[in-house]
Amino acid sequence: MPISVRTAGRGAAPDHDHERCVDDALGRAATLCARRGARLTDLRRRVLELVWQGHEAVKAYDVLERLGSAPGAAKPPTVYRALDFLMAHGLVHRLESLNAYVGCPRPERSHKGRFLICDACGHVAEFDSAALRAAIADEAQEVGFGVRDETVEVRGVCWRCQTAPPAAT
Amino acid sequence: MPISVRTAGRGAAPDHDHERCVDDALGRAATLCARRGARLTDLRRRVLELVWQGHEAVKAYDVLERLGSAPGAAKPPTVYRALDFLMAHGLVHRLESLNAYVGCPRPERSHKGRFLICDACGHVAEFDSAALRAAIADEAQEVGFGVRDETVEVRGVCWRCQTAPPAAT
DNA sequence: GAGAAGGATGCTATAGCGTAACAAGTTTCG
DNA sequence: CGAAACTTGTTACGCTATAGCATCCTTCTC
Repeated sequence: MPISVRTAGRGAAPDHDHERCVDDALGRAATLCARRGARLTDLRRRVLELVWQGHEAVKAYDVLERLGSAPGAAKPPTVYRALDFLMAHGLVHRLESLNAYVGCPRPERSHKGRFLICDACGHVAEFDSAALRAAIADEAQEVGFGVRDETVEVRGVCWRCQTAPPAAT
Repeated sequence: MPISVRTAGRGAAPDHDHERCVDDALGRAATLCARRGARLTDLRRRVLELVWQGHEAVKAYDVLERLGSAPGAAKPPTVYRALDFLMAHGLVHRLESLNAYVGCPRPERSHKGRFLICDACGHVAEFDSAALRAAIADEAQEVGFGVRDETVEVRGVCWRCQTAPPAAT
């Protein structure tokens, strides 16, 4: 069953205009790449759009599949290279605990991703918390650790799924 | 070149008595399993010891290799099952960002692992921070998210490597 | 101690995730 | 144009992890 390229996904609010959400993301990406002199090629744009298919984590091989299965279709390195580019520019984040990728809603400010991941509906929410940043910085400073990268992934159940579990598939 | 089963690893303090460190860990594991009625079999004990070979992350396939390469040696499922058991009892943690495993120094209290991982020497330090716990709890509460599991992995350079980079291999 | 039940391990095969290395095409810029 | 840099194509492979079934071992019950 072919899926629309742009659906908000199971975990989205019912009134969420995902079409617009994706357009915004692609627009921001274009602006940002232009400003940096980076080339948002057709392929990279398509991969970004596929990752933005919903507010859920997307696997590299899912992207690969959605790029087309015709002979001469994309191969794994193609996808991984595009994802690497997008990550380098902060347009997508990698979720280590899922081996998957998710679009970043605020790529302008470079930042580490911190995520709330719903096990029930798959919805991924990025958050930022000054307290959390401070806690990690404090801990690092205390032991003289020079921070280069952080992974903060919190899995659980989002409020929507706690009250109304998603319909069975 | 055969490696001693018990070395502290590159990132350890020079005066660290790792022999004793491992003995302690194995002892605690035995006690804890006995109390819970869990069977710390020979295989599981050996895997735990191998993971404790140093204060560094160990890959599942490294454990596999170290278990022996003779014909009839262990196969992947054997190792993964042992690791699953050890994780279920909090004796080892999985590092998502490295696809690797590390011994837990305080398995008695069930807890989420939070780690400082040195990119230079590989040393992994588990830490606990009330502020960090609170920051995550606050964020979750604010959006009605029910936390089930957390991954906090901070990569960077430990103080030892900042002042004296490890000798080249 | 016999027999049953549950747990642990052995084993084959395979799925899933990711990259090395080299070839070919494209864009940019002097 | 021609060189340099970047992007994509392609093959092959390595690493990570699990499904599913067979066998063995421990424990418990009678």
